[in-house]
Amino acid sequence: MLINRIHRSLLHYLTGSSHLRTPPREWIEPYIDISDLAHHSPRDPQPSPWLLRILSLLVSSSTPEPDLRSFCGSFLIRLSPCFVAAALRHPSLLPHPAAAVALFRFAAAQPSFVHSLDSYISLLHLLSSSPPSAANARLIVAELIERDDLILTPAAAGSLLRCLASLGLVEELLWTWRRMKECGVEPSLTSYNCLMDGLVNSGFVDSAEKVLEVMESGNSGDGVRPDVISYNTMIKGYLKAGRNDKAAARFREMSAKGVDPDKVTYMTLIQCHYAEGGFYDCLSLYHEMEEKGVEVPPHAYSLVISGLCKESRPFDARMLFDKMSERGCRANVAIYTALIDSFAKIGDEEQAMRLLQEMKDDGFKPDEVTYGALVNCLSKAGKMDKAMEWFEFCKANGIVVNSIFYCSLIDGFGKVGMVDEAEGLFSEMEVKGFVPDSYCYNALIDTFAKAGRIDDARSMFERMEREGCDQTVYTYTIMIDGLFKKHKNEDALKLWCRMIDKGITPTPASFRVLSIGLCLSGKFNRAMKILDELAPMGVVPENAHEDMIKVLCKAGRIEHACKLADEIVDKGREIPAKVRTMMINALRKAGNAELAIRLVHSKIGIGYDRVGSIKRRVKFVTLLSL
DNA sequence: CTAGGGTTAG
Repeated sequence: MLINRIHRSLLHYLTGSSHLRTPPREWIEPYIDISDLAHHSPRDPQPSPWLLRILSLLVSSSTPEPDLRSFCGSFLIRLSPCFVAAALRHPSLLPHPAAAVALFRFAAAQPSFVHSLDSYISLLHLLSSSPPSAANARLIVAELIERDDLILTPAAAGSLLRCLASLGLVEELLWTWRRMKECGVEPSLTSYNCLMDGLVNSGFVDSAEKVLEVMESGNSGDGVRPDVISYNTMIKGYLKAGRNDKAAARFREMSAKGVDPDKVTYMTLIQCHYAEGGFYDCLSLYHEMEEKGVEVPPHAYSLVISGLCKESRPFDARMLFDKMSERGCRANVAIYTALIDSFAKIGDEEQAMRLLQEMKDDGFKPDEVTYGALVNCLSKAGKMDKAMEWFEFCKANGIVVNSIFYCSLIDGFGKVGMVDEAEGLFSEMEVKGFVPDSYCYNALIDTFAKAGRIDDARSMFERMEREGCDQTVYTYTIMIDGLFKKHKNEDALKLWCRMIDKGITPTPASFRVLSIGLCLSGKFNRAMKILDELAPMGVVPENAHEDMIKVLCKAGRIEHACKLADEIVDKGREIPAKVRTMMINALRKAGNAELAIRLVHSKIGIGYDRVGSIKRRVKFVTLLSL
């Protein structure tokens, strides 16, 4: 509306049909530099900045075409191809790509208007930058491809390759490549790199590899040999495809070929290792950068410090942080938060608090993530008074608390057995309008279950389902554990089956809870059967047998432990010697040294008896009659 | 108007 008023007034002024000699300043000032008006006429064939600015306002308004039509009509001008190309080249004048498309379309609809190559390229540039819009770009390129009268120049071809590569429009990229040849444009090193990037971005890693091989073989034209960017692009591609070994091989190979890895090479690798939890690899790559004198980008510090924090090595992280600061690299809220979280997680409240103060002194405002981390760690440590103090501090000081705070606190109160407080916080959260997510439900259900209030746990579980809140493997694990503790074995087993039926993949932890529950109720055959069913689902609990035997021994059910051990050996699931060691360790740990020693000095598990004429392994159950 | 990498809490 405002735009319409401004432009109507401007049109009147500019076309001389207004009684106003000059437009009121407040109409125009926010949009254009008034001093421009004095020096330009709207009939000027060269697009002046203010004319472009008005045009951009028009095309970004809600009804661009009629506005544009009246604008052009009032000026008695026709948009010329060079004017449109110039307008499209000014991204600051066209902040919305949709507006650029509108102008492009409007111009094309003018009688006898033909877009220049520059217009296509400028528009594609806009569509490939933030936020990229591959679908729109594809339509524009399709029109470009139809235009066989357009001749690609080296600069235009290069620009086109870059847009198409970053948009991942591979077919269009290959068309450009062919068209370049037709127009006699020799691909440069940059062209090759763009081609590789385009292939990599759309998942054609093998094709990118072939391009790189052509470059290496020297069949790619004069002086075109892979450089550090070629290798970086290839490495990015391998990592994207999960082929980390090939990435590592290229990384080693490039140095051998005289191409030194640079900061982007290292960043690409560090980023990938970070995402996969390979924090040790991040650190060694960082050290390599130091040794080789490669410039360390601020983000590399961020990732390596965060990695050390996640590895529970806050002191090492702190040392690197100091080094970073010495080098003049400014920290940020995320790094401070990671450090505070890490110190708080290892229980070093003093260091955490010191960093919080340093952070403020450094000019950073701790945010809800920072305080959220603090509240979580204090809750995990059972320091509920302090956790609540910080929580109240946030509420009083304009820090937006969220369901994560509530979840941490509910979990903390639950762990120290303060069920009423946990329940109270859950209701407070709801009253304040937060919709509890699965984390919050899990925390409260766990609280109830641990306190033996299984019916309350169950009703929350059902409410969760009713309200469509995502029930995860954690939810089921908590419930199954709680049900076994109340000896509701059948219900627990039913819940396990329901979880499987819902397509929720069990975790080793969830099977641990189930198997322990089943074993303690004497149903280890059932546990073994379920264990067998896990493998096809891709779940392999590492120490399942050991866990089961351990828990049976601990509960003093030696007979059952022996039966289970025999079962495992009879079915050939473990090497007998290993099961023997498991039994010995389990008995020892359960404080039953006497039986453990007896087992050590016997032939049980590894020796054989002759019963009748059949040779039979000495059963673990014979341990009980020794 | 031609290339490559980017974070913190349950």
